[in-house]
Amino acid sequence: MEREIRTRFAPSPTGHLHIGNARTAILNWLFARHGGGSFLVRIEDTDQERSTAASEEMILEDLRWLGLEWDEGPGVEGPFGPYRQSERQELYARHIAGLLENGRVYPCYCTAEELDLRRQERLERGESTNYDGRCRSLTHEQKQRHEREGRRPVIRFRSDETRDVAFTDLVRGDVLFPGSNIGDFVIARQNGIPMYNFCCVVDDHLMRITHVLRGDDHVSNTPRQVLLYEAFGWETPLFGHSPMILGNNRERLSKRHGATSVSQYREAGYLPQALVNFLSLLSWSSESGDEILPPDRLVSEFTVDRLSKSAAVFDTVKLTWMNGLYIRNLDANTLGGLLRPFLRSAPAADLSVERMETIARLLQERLETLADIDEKAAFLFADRPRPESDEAAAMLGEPDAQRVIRELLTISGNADSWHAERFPELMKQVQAATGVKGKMLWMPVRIALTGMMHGPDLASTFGFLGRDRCRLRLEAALAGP
RNA sequence: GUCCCCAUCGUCUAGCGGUUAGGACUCAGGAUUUUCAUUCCUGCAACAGGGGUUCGAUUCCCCUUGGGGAUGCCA
Repeated sequence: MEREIRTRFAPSPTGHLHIGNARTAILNWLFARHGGGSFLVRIEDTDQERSTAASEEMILEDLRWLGLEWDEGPGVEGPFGPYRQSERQELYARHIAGLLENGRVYPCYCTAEELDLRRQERLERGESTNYDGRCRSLTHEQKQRHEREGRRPVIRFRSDETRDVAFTDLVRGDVLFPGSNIGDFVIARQNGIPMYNFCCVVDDHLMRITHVLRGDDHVSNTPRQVLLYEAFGWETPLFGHSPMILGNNRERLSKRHGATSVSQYREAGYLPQALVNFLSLLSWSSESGDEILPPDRLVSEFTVDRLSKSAAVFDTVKLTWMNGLYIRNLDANTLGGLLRPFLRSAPAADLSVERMETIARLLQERLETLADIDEKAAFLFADRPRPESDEAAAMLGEPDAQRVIRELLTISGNADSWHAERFPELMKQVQAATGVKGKMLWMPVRIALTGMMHGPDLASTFGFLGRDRCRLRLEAALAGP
């Protein structure tokens, strides 16, 4: 019988939401939405040293920003909560007790130092680095002695070296791990708090997770988890391991490769839809062959069987291109609103909804990120844009250029309208009066008005600047440098 | 060391025994445009190597090489 699909994203709150983890979240979200199931978020904060509430909030905020709303999780209580592992300790304790009782796990009193030493020796002898099993069959008396010495045990899983573990992976097919390689892994620390592999199994089962989609780096954890499911007598969920995201040197994406957290991209002016679209295309492709896929298309077209098995390099150049495309596809009003917080250099008067919309329309097709706006729009607000180069200054100094500007100043002096639509007509009159045309007609005006030889549509710029600013700039250009 | 996995243009990818190996980004050239940008067109560029299997391998199998991951009282 088909169960309702339930997936989860289980971040550990030890920093920002990493790009790689965001992709995992997207995969789980897409899979659940595609199948009409539920997407949950579970906070894996069993590492007390590193977990912080602040980073939990940052991660949740980034997920919300990406548009990955969850059906159960922090802030959205459901029937299988709590959704924070630190709040589920009694649950874990109960399950460990059960395993302790039937001997599937045992206390191990070896200290980290002893373990380290012995592992080193075994490595040098060319032996397996697994736990050597010293505490496997301690007598009651031996345990007592250790306790009296003040040792606190960790809890280890008793695994069978002779039993290989197999599971079927949704993306890589049948995977087999030799039992000799699994070893007696730790399921609970000295302080009693259970570890990832254990909590993950208990929670996924109790939360009725049907599909576990996660990064490649978890494949070798999977056999341990499968063993745990077996020990509990539980059915395993289906596992699917997506390939890693690599940096340009083909190593696992890390800080060394520049921006690696979702928040950094948000701050750099990337659109969530573009980021989600781009990340979805890493190790996955739509059967349609299309690449520009807004969230709704991603949801309807996503299937795990189109996930590839090989890792993908995170290419910010293509991401940036895609972001520019999404920016160009925005309507000017929306874009204006998104742009406002990035526009540091503009006077307050130009930040109104109407003005922002105009600015957006003016510069929309030359923005790759929202953050580009500050630099691209700067010329609009400068008191008197200086010519950007000697070449521009020289051109402005040409006799014809001066005539053009003087004529425009004269003609526009009586102009009643300073709207962009009036501009072409004004320029036609200037051309008629001066006999100058082509580049020598337009370029001086462009340089006078913007200081630049390249820029957005002149008529619109003229309209945006308005009477006072235009006249000021034209007069300045006449006066010379 | 041991175990697992991966391998098509520089990058992201399509391909699921027979294709002129397709698309996207980047780059180069061109068209449009008063400039630039946008948009459109064209071009450069790939099956890691070696063995098999097969009438036929990019595709299936093995080995080599290269790369990634795991090997934690992190997740």
